[in-house]
Amino acid sequence: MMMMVRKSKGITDKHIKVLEFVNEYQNRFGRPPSIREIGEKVKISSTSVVNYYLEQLEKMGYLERDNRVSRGMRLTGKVNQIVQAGNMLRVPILGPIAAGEPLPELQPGVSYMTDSEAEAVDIARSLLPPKEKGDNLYALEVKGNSMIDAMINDGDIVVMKPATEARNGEMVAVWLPSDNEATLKYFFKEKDRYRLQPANPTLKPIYIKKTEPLEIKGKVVMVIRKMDKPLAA
DNA sequence: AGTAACTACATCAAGAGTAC
DNA sequence: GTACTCTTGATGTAGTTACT
Repeated sequence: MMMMVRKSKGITDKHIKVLEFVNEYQNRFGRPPSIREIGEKVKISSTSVVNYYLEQLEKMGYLERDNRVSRGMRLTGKVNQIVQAGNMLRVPILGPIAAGEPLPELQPGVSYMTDSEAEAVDIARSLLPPKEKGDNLYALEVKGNSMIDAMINDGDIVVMKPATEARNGEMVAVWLPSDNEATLKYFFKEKDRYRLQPANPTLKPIYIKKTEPLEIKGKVVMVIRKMDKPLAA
């Protein structure tokens, strides 16, 4: 059985939905929604309960209200901490990717969603490829400088989409059993071999015969670069 | 048992819009 | 302007559910 969190302090799912809807409506129509519109959207059938939530949100400081004024409500700056989540995708960081260490294993069917701040990155959906729904994305933190050939440095976060195959030109995370190494490369299928092309043009590609083992673990959707250190030479 | 968190339903007043 | 209608917000009451 599922049940709501019943702490009288603090914000619940419903509060967040109300805030998200007010924000969305405001952006779309240039004015706040009515209480009934909120109720309809948030699946609350009673205007009094919507009002009840709005009162709580006002007390918590997410909302300002003009009494007795139709649609008299404004979101406060405090809302940004919460409501942006609607346009943001929380991607869990499953672990490190480093040469010589196996990639963290994905568990099929397990939701990757997490509440932990420390182990996830928030990505604006607008930055993702348009068709990407982002359902199964995960992130890996690059350890060491072994990915320099993919123009990725220590501490960068790579956002991955699970995949076992890739099309030419896609950047993939591959596990090379023969070298016992994980690496990020552009993937090309050639006549009887795979070409793993480093992003850095001064480096030579790796060729893998099609008979040799090669495990594609995922496609790189996005790289988040940390700028807190100078670029390695 | 007591209470918070509802749902459902009802009622009222203020404004806005529309018709005459 | 006056009358009527509709929307909206505010308020109240009764009953339900689930947690403490």
